Amino acid sequence: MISLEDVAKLAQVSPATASRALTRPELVAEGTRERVLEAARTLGYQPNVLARSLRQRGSRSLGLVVTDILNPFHAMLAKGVQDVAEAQGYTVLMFNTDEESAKERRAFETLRGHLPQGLIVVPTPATHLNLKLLPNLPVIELDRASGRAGAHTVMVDNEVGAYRAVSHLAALGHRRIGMIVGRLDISTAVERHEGYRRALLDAGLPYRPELVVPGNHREADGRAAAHALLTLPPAERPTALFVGNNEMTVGAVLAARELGLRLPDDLSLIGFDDSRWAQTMTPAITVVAQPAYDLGALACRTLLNLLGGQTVPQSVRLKTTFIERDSAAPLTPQPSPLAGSR
Amino acid sequence: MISLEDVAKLAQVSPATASRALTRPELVAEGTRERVLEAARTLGYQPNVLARSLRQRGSRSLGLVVTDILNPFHAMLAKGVQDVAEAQGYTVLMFNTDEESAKERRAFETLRGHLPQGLIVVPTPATHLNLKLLPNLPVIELDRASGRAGAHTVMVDNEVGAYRAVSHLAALGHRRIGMIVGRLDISTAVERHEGYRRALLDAGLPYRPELVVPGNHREADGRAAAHALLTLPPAERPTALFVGNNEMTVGAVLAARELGLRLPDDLSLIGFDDSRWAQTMTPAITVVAQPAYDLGALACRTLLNLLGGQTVPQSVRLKTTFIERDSAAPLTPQPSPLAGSR
DNA sequence: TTGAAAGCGCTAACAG
DNA sequence: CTGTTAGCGCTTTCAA
Repeated sequence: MISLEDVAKLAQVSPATASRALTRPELVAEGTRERVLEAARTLGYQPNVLARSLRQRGSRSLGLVVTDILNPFHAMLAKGVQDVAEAQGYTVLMFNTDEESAKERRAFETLRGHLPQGLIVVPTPATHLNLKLLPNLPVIELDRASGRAGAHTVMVDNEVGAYRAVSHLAALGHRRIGMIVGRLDISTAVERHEGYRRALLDAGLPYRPELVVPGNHREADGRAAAHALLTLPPAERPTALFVGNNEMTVGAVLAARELGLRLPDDLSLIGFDDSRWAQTMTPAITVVAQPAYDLGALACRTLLNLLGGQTVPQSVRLKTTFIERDSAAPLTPQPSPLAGSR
Repeated sequence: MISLEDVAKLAQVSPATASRALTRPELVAEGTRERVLEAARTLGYQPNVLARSLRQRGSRSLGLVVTDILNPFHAMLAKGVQDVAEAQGYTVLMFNTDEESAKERRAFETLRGHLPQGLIVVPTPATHLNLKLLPNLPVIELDRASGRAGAHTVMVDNEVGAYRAVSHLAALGHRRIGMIVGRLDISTAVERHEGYRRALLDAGLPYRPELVVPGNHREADGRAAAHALLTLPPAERPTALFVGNNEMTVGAVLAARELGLRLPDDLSLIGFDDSRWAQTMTPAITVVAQPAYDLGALACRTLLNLLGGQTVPQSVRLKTTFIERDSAAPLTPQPSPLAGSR
């Protein structure tokens, strides 16, 4: 390991000067600076981040804690964060909580030891509590809000997106529209549920609690929830389903298939969050798409601005996009002229 | 930040003893140890990893460098690595190279400053070169081999998997079987191509270079390659396609759709690497599946064993699994008894 | 079994 | 503009 001292020696300056030449070149005379840079280059010097961070009481790194790295939505969030962080010379320490508060706690503990400058977190229900482990650390909550007072958040307009989707189903004539919602102790689920509710109201449809089933965001949860809803007695069974996230949408589609229901003829379905899967399956799924990469990138930019002492908006909402594809259709198939004339 | 000194003070011992009590408890008298642990607990002490690593000239962290975190296969590799590392108390510093050697170089440079104990890397063609930045660092090559002499590798049996897939197509009666292969400067592509070649040979089919098109592992590459192959004159057009990775398989399927070719009637297709997408699309894609999670987990275990001074196998190959679904069918559809009797 | 002291590599005060 | 000095928090001799 080549140290700064080695560089200093070769350049015939003190370590302090070498340090300055490398990190704050304007404080050093031109000639000296060049000697140092030259020496660093020939030796292949790479600063020891650990020593620097120890001295400066903080490393040029950021924590990123997501709840499910296998979920393409989260992978995309992470990419957005990483790209921005890297461009600014920050290292990202990424952790995965699997939606478990205990894992989040451990992630925070580990992170603490690394003295990160800031944290971007997709909260779990215990984030509020766990963040006590990291006092005074600038935090951006991504995708969801933990409910901490004064928290900075970067999210999408969940309520509007959900409203749009459910209104669409209502406009297609569906009167029994079910919802597979996430955990109601998570803000996105609450907001999407709120949009669902408002859309029903505006369409003059009753809100029926028995048509709303919560799940824990995974495929298996969506499958179970859909199964429960779709095996209700015919008179009560929903003719359309709005599903609260991408993983559960997969599960819901599989459940429908298992029950022999064809989309969109026997069941209309709209999912929240787009995916390649939704685009390419047959029929392609109508979705409320989220700008995942932008969310991640924006969260990171916001954090870096915050670190830079700039004032940043408390809360940002990015827009969702409604993408109409083939999984939602009118309740009663258009009767052909002949059939209609009987 | 609570330091070890704070703990020591509270426990009325020297920092040295406090350190020992926490990291090598057997060196400390029972009573003292308990006082220290108690003090650490009440203060919520968390060791400063930076200081510790600086002192010990190495941090309890591992580098993980993958080439495309958005690819679910890589996400799964990463999860396998992370889970094992975390269980052993290691922090994973993850980087993404987007298949770009320059990004890999930067990742290595950044990593170096963090003094990781070891590295797990999915190599790019320049890994051989870039690894000079990290001399003496234990390295496991994951999924692909860089070709470095003496490198430790954890991979799948690409050649066998490819052979199996292509033999299957040949057995179905296909005689013009195309391959969309990866970059031939990457070991997986070479090996899968080798399997393709051997399967043709064993089936008594000629190897036709014009039916083999390379791509850079992304969806767009697969699409372009498939388009090129499928627009050949009818007599030359392949009736079956073997695609070298999951992303390119998506592209190939989309290209076929654009050209109005139906799977498997107009074109048989087998992909390498399974995905949810391949499972749920219509028709479901026949694939050579890889144990991605196990690959990652095994790579990490191997690295940790290596760090622990154990002797580990130079090279490990995990088995692929051939999963027959609906995208590959006999060349000529089974004639019905009637049609066959003319 | 415990403590004193040194030092990992770096940077920030403070002189000069 | 540059060098000297000190110290970030921890672990590890060495000595008691």
